[in-house]
Amino acid sequence: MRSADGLSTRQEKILNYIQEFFAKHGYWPAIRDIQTDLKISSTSVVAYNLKALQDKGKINRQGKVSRGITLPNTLGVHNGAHQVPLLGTITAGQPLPDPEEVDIEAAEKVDVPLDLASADKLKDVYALRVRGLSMIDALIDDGDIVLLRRQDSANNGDMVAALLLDENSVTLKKFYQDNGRVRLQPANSTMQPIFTAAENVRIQGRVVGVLRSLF
Amino acid sequence: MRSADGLSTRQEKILNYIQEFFAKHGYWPAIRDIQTDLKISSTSVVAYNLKALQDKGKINRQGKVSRGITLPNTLGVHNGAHQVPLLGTITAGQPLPDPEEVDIEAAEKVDVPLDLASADKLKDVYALRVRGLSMIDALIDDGDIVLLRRQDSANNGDMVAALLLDENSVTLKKFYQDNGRVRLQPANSTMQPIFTAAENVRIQGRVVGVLRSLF
DNA sequence: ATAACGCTCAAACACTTGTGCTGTCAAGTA
DNA sequence: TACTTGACAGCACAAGTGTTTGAGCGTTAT
Repeated sequence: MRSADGLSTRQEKILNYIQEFFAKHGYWPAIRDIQTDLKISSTSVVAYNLKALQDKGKINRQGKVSRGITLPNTLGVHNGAHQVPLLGTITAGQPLPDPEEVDIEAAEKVDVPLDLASADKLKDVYALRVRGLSMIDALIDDGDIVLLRRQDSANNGDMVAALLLDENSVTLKKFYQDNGRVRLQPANSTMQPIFTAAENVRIQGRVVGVLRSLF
Repeated sequence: MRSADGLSTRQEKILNYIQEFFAKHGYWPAIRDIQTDLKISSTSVVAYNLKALQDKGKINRQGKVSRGITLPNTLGVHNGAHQVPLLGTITAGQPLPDPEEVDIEAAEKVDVPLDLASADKLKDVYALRVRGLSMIDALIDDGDIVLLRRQDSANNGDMVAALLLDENSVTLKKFYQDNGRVRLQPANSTMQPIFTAAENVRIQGRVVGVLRSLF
């Protein structure tokens, strides 16, 4: 099985393991660490997949050097942070930028603490900076950074980025669906919900985190 | 020769070298790296001084593990995350816990991304988990983690944790002072401010960040 | 069918690297 | 002087680790 990145599941597990190992220990894993914890039968399998990961540019390696595996995007950065791309700004009245159209590699990165979400859950997550006070009823302030996972459906109670077709505007609200009717409930209970038809709503992503710095 | 830290010049060089090595390569140096580049005659000399550094708490070591030397967070220059202690819970009506009374070493830790705040600014910062909706007018939700810097005064416009003596309750608001009168302004502009006498207010800390996870 | 290819095994091999002696030497101390 | 202590040397060993080799096996292409 292959993911969108062209990585096998085993390779993804290895990549993930390397990251978490470093977050936990502060130094990189040895091949045998990977082998043992991932219950791989042979070191050569690890070496084989490591080489594949290297060819795909997912890791850096120093030949012959013990524990010389490093992750490109975390070089000089460590201790529990995972980086997600900061794709732009979210403002009232504008649809979210399409992640497909942005060069993710070149985008600015935002550190996300691992205790906010484990690395595998951050797979399809990106960040947006909030401009304006339009999201204030979702308890999100001007200048906050919101973490969004791209998805086009949602469960009741999820906080989502919803595009209202009739107004052509995006809003962050809690999502509830019932018989073709949709209720978009502000996180702030003193504010009023929006009721509309399901056809009028396009879900653009799910809000998975908020970072606010007042320094 | 000894520095103020009680380190010999050689130990300082080693410490410095470890830091630079990691910044340059992304992984930690082996004893022989230190030996060679610092032109030390024997690996045992390095081991000897490494042990001294460890005893003085300047480095962490993982015995037997290759390249298992790591620097404690306080020394890391460019870590992606900095750890601050999570000292407890903040609830409406209760003063903040006194950081002096809590075992900071034993406390749970929260990762804070460095792009939220640089390491030196996180010096006297601790974290609290918010329970209840009492801080909702500060755009802080139930379950959020707030980062506070301990301080007993504030500038106009700072978001502070303020203890109202007459009500014996803590609230998070923007602080404005004018002629002995204090205005505590909710971050949510639709809510009403509190006006009170300066004598009635004790500042317990300044809010420097908010983390919210919706995973 | 046959070949080619991606992936996996198992084991052996060789280099890398931490550690453990055994001394040396200078400076203090009684 | 004799005894300690801190710091350094040199060397060898053993454990830690990356690499290589040869083979097995299922899937896909010729």
